[in-house]
Amino acid sequence: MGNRYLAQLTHTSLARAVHAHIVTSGFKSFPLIINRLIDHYCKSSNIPYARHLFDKIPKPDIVATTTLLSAYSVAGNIKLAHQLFKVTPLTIRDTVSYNAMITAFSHSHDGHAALQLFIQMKRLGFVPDPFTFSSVLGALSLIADEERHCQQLHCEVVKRGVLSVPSVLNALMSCYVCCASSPLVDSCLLMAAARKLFDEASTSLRDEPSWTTIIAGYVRNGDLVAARKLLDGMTNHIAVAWNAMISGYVHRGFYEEAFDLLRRMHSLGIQLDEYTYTSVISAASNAGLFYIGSQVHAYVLRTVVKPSQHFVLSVNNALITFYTKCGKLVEAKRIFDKMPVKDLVSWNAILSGYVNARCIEEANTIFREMPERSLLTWTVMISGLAQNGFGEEGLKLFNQMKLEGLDPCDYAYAGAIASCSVLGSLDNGQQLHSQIIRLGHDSSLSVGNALITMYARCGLVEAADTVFLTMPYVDSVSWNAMIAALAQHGHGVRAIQLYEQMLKEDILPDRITFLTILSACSHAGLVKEGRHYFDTMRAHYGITPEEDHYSRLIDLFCRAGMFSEAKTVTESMPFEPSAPIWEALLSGCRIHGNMELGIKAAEQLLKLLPQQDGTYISLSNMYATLGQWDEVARVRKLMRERGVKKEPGCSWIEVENMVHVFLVDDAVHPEVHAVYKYLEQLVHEMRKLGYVPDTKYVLHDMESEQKENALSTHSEKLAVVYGIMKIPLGATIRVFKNLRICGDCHNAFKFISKVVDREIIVRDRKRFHHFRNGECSCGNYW
DNA sequence: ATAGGGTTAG
Repeated sequence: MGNRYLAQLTHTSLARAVHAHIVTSGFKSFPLIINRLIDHYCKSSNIPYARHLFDKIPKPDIVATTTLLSAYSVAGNIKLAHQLFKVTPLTIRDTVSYNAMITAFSHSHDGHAALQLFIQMKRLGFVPDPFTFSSVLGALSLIADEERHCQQLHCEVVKRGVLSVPSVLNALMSCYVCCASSPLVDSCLLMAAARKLFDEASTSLRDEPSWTTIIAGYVRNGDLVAARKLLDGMTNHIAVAWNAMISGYVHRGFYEEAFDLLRRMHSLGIQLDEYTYTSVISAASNAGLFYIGSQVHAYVLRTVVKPSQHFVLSVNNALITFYTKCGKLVEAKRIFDKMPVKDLVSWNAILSGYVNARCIEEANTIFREMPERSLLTWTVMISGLAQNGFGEEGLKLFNQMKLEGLDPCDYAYAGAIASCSVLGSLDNGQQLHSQIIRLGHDSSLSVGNALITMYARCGLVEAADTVFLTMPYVDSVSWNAMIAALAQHGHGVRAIQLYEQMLKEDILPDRITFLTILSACSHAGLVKEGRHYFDTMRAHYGITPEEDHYSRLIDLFCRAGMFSEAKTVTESMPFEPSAPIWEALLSGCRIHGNMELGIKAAEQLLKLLPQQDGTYISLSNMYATLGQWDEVARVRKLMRERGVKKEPGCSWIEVENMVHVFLVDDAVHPEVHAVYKYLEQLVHEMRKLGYVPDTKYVLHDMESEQKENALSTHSEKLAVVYGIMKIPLGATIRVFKNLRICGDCHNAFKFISKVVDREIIVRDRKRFHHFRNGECSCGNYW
């Protein structure tokens, strides 16, 4: 019995039999045989048992150590690999075991540790071989961000004469390619260096990885044309290179080119694999091409007979994303549930599917059930909570993430900041901002965009502007966020100016830009401008106005009292008026007292959104104004019968990093008596300046009507008064309300701002009101 | 016993 026989061992049962024989017969175990057994157990993923055997050897040799070390490395257990290496005496280390350890570091993305070890081995007199260079160059690819890093090892490779080893050549090319994507270098220069290596290598040296490396290099650095030229010049068709090209097209949004390459691959008879499929499925997801995606799905099911585990995993992962992006959550979940093996990507894909579909309950369940989580998992969940209005939960999760010892990435910070936007928590937002600066995340695009929105939603438009102006890179999201910030704070003209500047800088507006600019015009009463922008949408930018664009246009006309124009638009729209259209009509009618149209709009809304509380209240108020009390009774009865609950109004204010919440006629807040008392004093002063409480708003409020008096105190008044009492003189009062601000409160705040000579900012569901010196920025237009 | 190329989740 010898090594030759054991080399053919493929079954654990056989290995066990041999092993048992060794043990029972007292057979003196030769290192060769034990090493074979260790190797076997490693390969059959039973590393703990391999380790058990290893520990029994009185004096493990280099081969046994290296075998085990590589097994740890492949399994991703860098800690155990490094431990094993550290306890190995120098006498039983050699170049091979150093190579294995360098590779282990490299595969665990620790380029610096790998490089350190390379330096150490040379200092100790071990001679690097081609394997060493391939490994250490692989590690350098992870960290090289300056040309000289690549050049240093390049020199050493040349001196040692190993540039003629394909794996070394390829790894060196990879180094230049990776370094080229660092923001600190001239990427063309580094790509030229990689290309020179490629061109100067003899044809026989260039193997499939060489071609793929240079093609993928061009793809990664955005030169799709150069990549394509090389691909077209190849005589042998390597699927890997084609896959790199396809994924390049997909990443840059050239979906047609990607599908075209797929068809060519197919007709040339190149074997399509999981990498091809994942890329084209992702193309179908991003381009929203449901038909093509499901065709690919069907084709895979029909043609792939015996898919490997890796194939099943990656293709299904891509399909989960595809189906969620097409809004087919059920199909996505079906695939997810049926998968025999799931990995982190599968879990993250289904999680973000639920989050994007705003199914936050389901997302929470998935998040809890996940067997493991990555930074991405936390980030998806945190920003998902924020996007769905769960600011408090978002911040909580962010803190929990830190408690678990994870370092949040810039996206996670963006999610936390978005949570602050929801809450209007400036204190938390500013603290996060300073952490971000300390950590150097402040150049991140997503962080910048989140900060713009956060400062704007906390009432500090100018701080938002500062962030916008100091961001190193901006995208259309940044412009949209800043335009929206100005619009919400009533700076309609500035919003338009910024939009015009955006056009001057050749940034293409998207559908969101138009939603924003239309709201800006609407808030500021800029009818002519709004109509103009609406017309340019299709004419200049080829963006077909959708329902929400129309509803904003109608809103623009209605607010200005131009009901006949609004009617014309409604009738000429390519679709039937839906809820947002009626809502726009209704709110315009409310401002201008157009009862006839208002009642019609509200009755329509009642049919479309029977659970929306505001409609019943508006409708009953309008009937009440007209004195049609039987109609009032009918609407109320309807509301009761349908079990529609009025969303309770609440307002909050942040004082010294604490959020204080107030309800209508609040009796819960510990200092509420002092608040009422101070409010009384204020009203006394306000009356002297001409303030008359408007009971209309109270009378028509169905909830307070039961109290049969007109003295109900709205939550926003309590919060503002509390702020005046607690916030240092001169500092702005910032109050947030979940619903729209009440008309009497709006009027009262104008007087209060004059009486106490302070700026008061109120954020309601729709926009901001800046009260200063008896005036409001909204111009009574909201 | 050790090395180099392509994919999917924000």
